[in-house]
Amino acid sequence: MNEADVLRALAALAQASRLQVFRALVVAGERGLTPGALAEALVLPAATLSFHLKELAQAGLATQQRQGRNLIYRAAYAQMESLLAYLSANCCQGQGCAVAAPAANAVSPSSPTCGG
Amino acid sequence: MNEADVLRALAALAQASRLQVFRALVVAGERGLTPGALAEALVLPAATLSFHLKELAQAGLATQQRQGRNLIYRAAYAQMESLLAYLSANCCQGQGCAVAAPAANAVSPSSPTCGG
DNA sequence: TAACTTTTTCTATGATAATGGAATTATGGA
DNA sequence: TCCATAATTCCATTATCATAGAAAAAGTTA
Repeated sequence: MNEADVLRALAALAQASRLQVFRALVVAGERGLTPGALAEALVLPAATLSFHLKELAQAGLATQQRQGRNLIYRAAYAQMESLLAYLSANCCQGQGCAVAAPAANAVSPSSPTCGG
Repeated sequence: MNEADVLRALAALAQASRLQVFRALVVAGERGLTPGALAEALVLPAATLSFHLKELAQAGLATQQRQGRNLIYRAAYAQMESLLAYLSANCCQGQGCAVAAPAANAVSPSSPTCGG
């Protein structure tokens, strides 16, 4: 995960409705949720919700799968984990960060891992 | 850290210049950096940098301290750790998240910690 | 007080994001 | 094919954010 991906993911989560949508998807887990269910649960107009789901999907934080007439959206846990790994490795050094950086595999070579 | 705080912090980091500024502050560690040093390092006009530093400070991710003619900005590690803890606890459940949630102390009672 | 440095605030301008009604696309069933 | 359902895309509108020059504020030194 490079810096551009990180920015996209952060921007996707930095919006009230989208953070709620993402959390709902996380809670739903494997089975996922349809836009209809999300719209009802979060009381959002279909067009607005669709806009936010697209943002999450483009940021790699949600996946889409058609199932008959419905679409199933699911949280992309791997992407979220990558985001947390990046932030832990690059934005939480110098002081002992409570959240361990798990083998910063996707970190660019020039990234400032610690330095303090 | 409540949801509003999380949104503020995410929004603060979801911008290229600000993420760079924050990372530079993390690297600088305890000694911190002056706006002048940051402006030179990141090649940003003073007014633009000042705007971004204010955003970071308002999000609780940076602190400001005057030292004579200069201001010293430092990364607020605790706030960053809180953010990571919140995201780990609330947005990474269901699947075993690689980044452990360290005793979700600041998580609201109604938050959907897992749910599967 | 005056000159100088550092940084912020003011302000205007342009750019990007969010909202939601209406139209459109995709699917399933009669 | 025709109708109903599910969801997206289109589009206009509004709101928020980013940029950076110029002016102001805060501090130092003489």
